[in-house]
Amino acid sequence: MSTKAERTTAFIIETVAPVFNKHGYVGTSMSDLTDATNLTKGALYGNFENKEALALAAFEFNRSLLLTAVDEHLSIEGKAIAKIENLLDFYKKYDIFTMKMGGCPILNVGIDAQHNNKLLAAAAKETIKEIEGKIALVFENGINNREFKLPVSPLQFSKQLFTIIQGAISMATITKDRKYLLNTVTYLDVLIKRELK
Amino acid sequence: MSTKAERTTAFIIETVAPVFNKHGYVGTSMSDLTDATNLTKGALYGNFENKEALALAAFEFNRSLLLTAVDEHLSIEGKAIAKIENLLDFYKKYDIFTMKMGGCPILNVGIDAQHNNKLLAAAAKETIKEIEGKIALVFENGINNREFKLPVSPLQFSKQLFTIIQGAISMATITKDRKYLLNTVTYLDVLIKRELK
DNA sequence: AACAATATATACCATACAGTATAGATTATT
DNA sequence: AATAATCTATACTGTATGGTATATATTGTT
Repeated sequence: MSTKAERTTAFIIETVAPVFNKHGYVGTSMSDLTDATNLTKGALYGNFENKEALALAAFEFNRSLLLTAVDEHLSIEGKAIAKIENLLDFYKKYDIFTMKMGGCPILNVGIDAQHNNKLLAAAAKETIKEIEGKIALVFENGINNREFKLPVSPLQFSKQLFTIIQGAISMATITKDRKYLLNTVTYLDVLIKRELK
Repeated sequence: MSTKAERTTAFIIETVAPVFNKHGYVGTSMSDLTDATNLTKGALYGNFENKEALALAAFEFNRSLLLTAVDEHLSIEGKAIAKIENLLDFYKKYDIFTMKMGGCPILNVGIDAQHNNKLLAAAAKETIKEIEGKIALVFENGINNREFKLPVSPLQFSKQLFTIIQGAISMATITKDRKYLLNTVTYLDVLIKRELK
């Protein structure tokens, strides 16, 4: 069983994660975090070395939620195409999924940390690679099982796919209009079925 | 001829624009700006009411550079398809174009200002609308001139197109890998020719 | 060239910032 | 239940923040 201290550490991370994700690394102050957690600086600095460590733990938390969801949607029983379609369904409602964490962590942290925090920027980049890899693996299995052929390598196809998804997320985020997600990911459905032969 | 004061105001804006674009609204301090301009706070506050006014002028400057470039690439002589292809060529090298302004202003400001500055967030959103409108107009002319037909409305097609472009920009920015721009926009070339009938 | 108008530099303000030292409270272990 | 270990609250640093008042320098106009 987890100790009290471990539980407060976990509580801090999950409480602080959406705050950092919304307002960014520099945009989040330690007093924002004491407000959100109803804890004092003593508590926060007792559990984390500094603001950066907190921000990293916060991103790690959101990243893990996201990767778990991606894994879940890709690991349903069935053919590769069904798995991909299931993932696309997830991304059609991605705004709802990311609401509790304050938006897409890859996009928010990836852009926000660009010139403000190297570790966070690297973490966002790494997360993209992980997701691309997961998707590529599904395509690879589809090819090996003679389900379809691809016009390019599985990883390249995965990158193109995820780029379009990330475009939909970006546009939906900036314009606050979820139609971008719905329309573009729906178009991806059509596009993929056309490309897979 | 422009007065000295007008020229300093212009100098401040163009000097300050990339700083704001890189580090964001909260991430940029007034002393960052005095450092960049080699001017004092007196000079900055003499020409602008406050930090927000400076940030808005800075975004307006970058936005104008971008919209002008888009206009230029869409207004070459020839058919609608040629204009669109010309725009895609521009976006293939978009990272080079946006280097002097410190990255894509729509993406950077749109994400950074999300929860930190309503005016900036609204300005980014508006800029997307403007570009979508410009592209849609070209498609509309193409249809009216019997060049092609579209599977959806010109504005909807324009939105889908720009969403994919913005995805390429996002990915290239976050991963610092320009291949995303090149590959995805090249794919768009193929895609468009296939959709236009 | 002299003067009024404007623009910039300097010095300063109150406040907010990340971080720390330490005292007090809460756990966990015996 | 007593005690050692750990965690949290309080009070405090020094520094950086956005913004301002005012003196000084630079313009533009006659």
